[in-house]
Amino acid sequence: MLVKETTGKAEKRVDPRVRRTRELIVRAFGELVAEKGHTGLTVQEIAERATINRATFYAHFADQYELFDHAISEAFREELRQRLPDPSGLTEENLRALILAACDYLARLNTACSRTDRQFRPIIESRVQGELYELLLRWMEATPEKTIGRQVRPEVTASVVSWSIFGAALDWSRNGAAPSSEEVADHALAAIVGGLRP
Amino acid sequence: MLVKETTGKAEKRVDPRVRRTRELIVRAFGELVAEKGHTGLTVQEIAERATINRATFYAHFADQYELFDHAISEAFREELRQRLPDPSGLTEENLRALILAACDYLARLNTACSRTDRQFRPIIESRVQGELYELLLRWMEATPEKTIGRQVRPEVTASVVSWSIFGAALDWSRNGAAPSSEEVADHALAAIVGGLRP
DNA sequence: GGCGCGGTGTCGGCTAAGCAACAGAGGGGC
DNA sequence: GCCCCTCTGTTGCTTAGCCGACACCGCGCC
Repeated sequence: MLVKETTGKAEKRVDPRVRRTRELIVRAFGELVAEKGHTGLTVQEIAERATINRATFYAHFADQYELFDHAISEAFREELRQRLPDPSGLTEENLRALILAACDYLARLNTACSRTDRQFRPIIESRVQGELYELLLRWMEATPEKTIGRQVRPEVTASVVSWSIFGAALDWSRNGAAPSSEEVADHALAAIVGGLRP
Repeated sequence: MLVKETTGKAEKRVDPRVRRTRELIVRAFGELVAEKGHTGLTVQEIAERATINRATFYAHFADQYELFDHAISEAFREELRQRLPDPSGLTEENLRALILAACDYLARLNTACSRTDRQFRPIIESRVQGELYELLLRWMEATPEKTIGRQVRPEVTASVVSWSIFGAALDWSRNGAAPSSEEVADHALAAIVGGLRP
């Protein structure tokens, strides 16, 4: 089958078998994690539940951890898809929704993730930040006139903003959600948009 | 791919892709029928919902009606699987459960099947009788000492009994379920087991 | 009548999934 | 130590599924 590395930009025509197989794997992974957690989960189990061959698994993912990354990204993207009103555009409403989504997602991790799976938290969190980065970068490319300034590279802007949102949401979720997430979102939004101007 | 006609007896080793594809087709068919009925349903729709290619459909079923037959048989078999205590054996308990299952299944058809789909009722009903026949024949082969007599061919016995059960259940379901299905089952069972001896 | 349109059923060539077998890496048990 | 066991990745070779195209048919339209 040969690993397909067309990570360039096209990826429009995907073989339906490939799409179906990947969905089966991701779904099976989600079910198994919900049932018994990540610890001790084997590739054999995943392949069996997904009704695919174990060798086929390795044609799609290098190992279990790559699948893990992919599943987390997919789940967070789905969360965003349901919450963002306008799918693309660097507006304050979208930024606010982004912060709220990150807060809720990370807060849910605190309650849903069992103690034994805590080791996976860093992986999940880094994926959330990565998705925020990718999304912000796409937004900025779609609306170039709204970037902070011509002298700042969009990649750097996306990095700063994504880490800001991610960090604020993570701190909030760790501190027991002390102020409301709406309040955090408002303040963080003000800081991000307004910058450090006195 | 070549049509696989191993209807003989083996069919133990089935390619997992084949099993999965058939299940996808049957499930898609069930969903679409539940949503919009049989009328006007196209093979294209079924293939699309099942996430398989249209040509693949024809590798598994000659046409839509063969799928229809298969789906009905499968549904009725599933019904039986949930109701029969001992999976095999020609006992009075099993026969009674068989009658009750047929009654319930046909009664549910009366309410679930919409008016526009009434043309398909005969197909469904004949499939129910066919499944009863197959099951009875298997039971008799499993317990040969319990057949009615050596002079009667098991095929004929299975035919008579299956039509008896089917007919009784159909009449009962058509007559508005006048006596309870349990009562019908008891009487039919007595007639079938006891025969016409005065 | 002719014409387009959409669904059907079929076919050859390409591609992804299945399988069996392999070496290798842990991980107990004793 | 050594053995046994399970899981991991990997590799040819086989097989089922996807695609595009085709002829055919029924049906409405004009």
